[in-house]
Amino acid sequence: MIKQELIFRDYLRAKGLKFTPERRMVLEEIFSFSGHFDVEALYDKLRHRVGGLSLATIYRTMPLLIKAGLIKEVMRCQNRPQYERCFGSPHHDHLICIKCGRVFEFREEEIERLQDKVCQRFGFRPIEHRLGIKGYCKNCQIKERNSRNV
Amino acid sequence: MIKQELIFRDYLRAKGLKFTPERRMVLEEIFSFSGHFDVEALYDKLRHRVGGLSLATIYRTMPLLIKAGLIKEVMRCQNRPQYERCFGSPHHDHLICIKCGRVFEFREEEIERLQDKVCQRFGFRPIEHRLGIKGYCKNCQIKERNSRNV
DNA sequence: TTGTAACTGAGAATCAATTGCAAATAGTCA
DNA sequence: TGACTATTTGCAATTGATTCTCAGTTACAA
Repeated sequence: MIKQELIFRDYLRAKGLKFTPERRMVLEEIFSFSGHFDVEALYDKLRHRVGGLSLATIYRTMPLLIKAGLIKEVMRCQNRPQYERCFGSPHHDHLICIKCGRVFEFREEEIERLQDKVCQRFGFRPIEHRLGIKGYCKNCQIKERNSRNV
Repeated sequence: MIKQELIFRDYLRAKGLKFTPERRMVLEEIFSFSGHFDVEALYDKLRHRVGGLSLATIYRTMPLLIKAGLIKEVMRCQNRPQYERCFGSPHHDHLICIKCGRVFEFREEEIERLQDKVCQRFGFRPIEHRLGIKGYCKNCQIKERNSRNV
């Protein structure tokens, strides 16, 4: 069995919950590609499958996957939460282009370390953190010059 | 005239917009205290004033204040955006306690510097960034031990 | 002072997300 | 294996935040 499925099943069993075909579909879809996604994108992909599933079910499945440690919310674009798998890929932060919407991932060990230092200073026990930098990507910087009227 | 009002008036004039009593009320309220706030809190404080104002007006005023550089959205709590003044106080990041909701501010120059370095690496021109660390504050760490069933 | 484009409040509309409910079902236990 | 039961599901209704519409009001430039 695929590892993420095992993790999910274990999580559900431990909570007295069930591993249903719908939950499997959501899990499979998420792990069939890498990168970010939101609820709407998932629904678009899954609704037309044989025995598609409802939006409510996806909404109900997301927190389970998060608690199982398989996905996490990483940021918001146009006011919708974006998720990504956290199983298998190390933590990283994001550069988000305001213009084209592209997302670049990076990991800077030194920043991670400094964050821990800050937490220590406050006696704070960190659970998760999120760093997002918004701005203009390389490709968009030229076009952007003409429309700086915000 | 108070500085923030001057800034707001200048911004509005430059855009061909008007400085109304309602906008002044919102601005004054925001600058009457420090710390974070959300739309609902503002509305609660302003609705009962003489000639109180509507929720719609507050919603319409927020983006103007943001574009004028007077406030910024800093994070979300229970799915509501939280704002803070950015005029007068330097940029900082946040530690957010999952348990009690308290917010601690910090500024770590080295993290700021490293972010710029990352941006350079990507040829990315940063406009704003947001770093939030969620976890348990000093005071909550003891209570939290008994309820780690998430 | 006047003209006009911008503004306001109120309520309707929208949009994502949540919930109630009745029917279906996974998974346990006999 | 089969029955039982708490959990799930889809659907539709609901919620809660935010935005929009519109008719009356107003700031402010000329």
